Amino acid sequence: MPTTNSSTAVNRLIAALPGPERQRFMAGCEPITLTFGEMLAEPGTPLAHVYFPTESFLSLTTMMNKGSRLGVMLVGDEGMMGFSLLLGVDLPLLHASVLGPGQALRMETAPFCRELKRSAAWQHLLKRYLYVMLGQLAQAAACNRFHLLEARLARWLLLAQDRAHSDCFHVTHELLAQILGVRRVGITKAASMLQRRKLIRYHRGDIRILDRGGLEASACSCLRLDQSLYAQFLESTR
Amino acid sequence: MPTTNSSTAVNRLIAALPGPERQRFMAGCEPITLTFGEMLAEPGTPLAHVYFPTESFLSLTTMMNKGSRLGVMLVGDEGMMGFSLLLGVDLPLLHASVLGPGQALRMETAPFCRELKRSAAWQHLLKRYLYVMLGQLAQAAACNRFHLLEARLARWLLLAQDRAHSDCFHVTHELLAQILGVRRVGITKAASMLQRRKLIRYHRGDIRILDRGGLEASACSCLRLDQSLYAQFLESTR
DNA sequence: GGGCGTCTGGGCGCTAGCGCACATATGGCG
DNA sequence: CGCCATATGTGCGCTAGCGCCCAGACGCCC
Repeated sequence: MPTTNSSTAVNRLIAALPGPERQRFMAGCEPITLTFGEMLAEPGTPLAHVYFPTESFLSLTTMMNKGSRLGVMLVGDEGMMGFSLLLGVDLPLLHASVLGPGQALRMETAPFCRELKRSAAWQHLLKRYLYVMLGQLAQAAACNRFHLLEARLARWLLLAQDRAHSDCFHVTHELLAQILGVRRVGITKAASMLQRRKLIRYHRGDIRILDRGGLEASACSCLRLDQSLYAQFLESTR
Repeated sequence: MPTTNSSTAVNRLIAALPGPERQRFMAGCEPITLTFGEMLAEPGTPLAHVYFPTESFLSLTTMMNKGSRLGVMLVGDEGMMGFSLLLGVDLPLLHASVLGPGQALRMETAPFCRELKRSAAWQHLLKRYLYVMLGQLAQAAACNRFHLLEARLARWLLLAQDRAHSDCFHVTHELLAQILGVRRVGITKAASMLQRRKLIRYHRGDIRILDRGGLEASACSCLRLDQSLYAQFLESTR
């Protein structure tokens, strides 16, 4: 029983559009309910839709030939899936799968590209979004290289909490291991530690954040950097 | 005494422009000689120029608050520095410093943005470039996470060789350590190994590639992926 | 030709995380 | 009620890379 914090389910990118364009855009969107584990994109397969999560959130991951994965970013109501289209390519670079089930808006790629071409506001907004993604991606690369697992886990849990709009969501140790690029046992160890310190509680894949402040203290500084980058370029009024 | 492979020094992005636009663009560029170690960009400082290396090449790095660095990509005659401008932001996300000294073309940001706005060909080309950068960035994140130092070093040396247009260039173990995000001693160990196998030879910062094929065999598969991504989106005729 | 700064090599103890194998708990389902 | 797939906990030996320190080696400059 997730305690939802959000009042109405909107996507913040869409909400940042000026009124008339927002109306028109929304009219072209289709509401859809995403279920846990659903794959929305795979490299090599052309994209059929772009997705704007409202309640749901997605995990974007790379996959090495050897089969090991690495989570690259989370996409919730603050973002969108399908940014390769902003660059005129309909082939996604990353795997996208649903982590938090729930509502999203989606649009077919062709009308989306038309809208994009037509709307200067969309272009401006999504270019900034891409800029922020780039910064976060570079930051994540360094984070994976330098920071200890426990700090990275804490950071990831907070990112997920924000996107789930809830202090509890579903993700097993196994899945977390794939996302953070470590063994499952590594997650078990780090997560037990966080649980022992009463920062989180989990039970068969259901994770609940108990002490956000404490988690923030355990998380690496990358969290702050990500947040401030987003705030600077996507929440300013200009 | 570098044995140069390139006939004439051009930048491949610029070369990909259609004739008339290329002429006009080149006219707005200023040739400049870059010297080793020069800083061309730092996050927080607005960009004054965009750079198109011809003979020279640059290293783009992130810096963590703690001071540890991580090289994110190399930019030579196949690319440009300043892609944040493609997204309408004049604040660079990465540190850019000159690794291979030599000629480059540069243009002030304002005229560059004007050219960009004016030329559909430039837009198309640079969007694809950015797409490839994104893919390589995600790949690099995974590479840093999973691959052993020796393989990563071999890969980096090959990337540098391509951009230096020469089988020998200058970079000390210390600098390599910063770029690959490890201790200097780690580089010494990995490099000695490569030298012992007669793949490279180095002496006080001067590195010479002796056996490119052997290095390729030691390098991780990311090298291939990077190359094929670039080839697919920036060397095709469409 | 003496001195110093830069570059490379090596040793030593330590830790995070790996790979593998196994043990337990738990919820759902027949 | 019993079974089983799923989820979590543990143990053990191992390795890559860390942090620290020092030693040699080379080149350049005075």
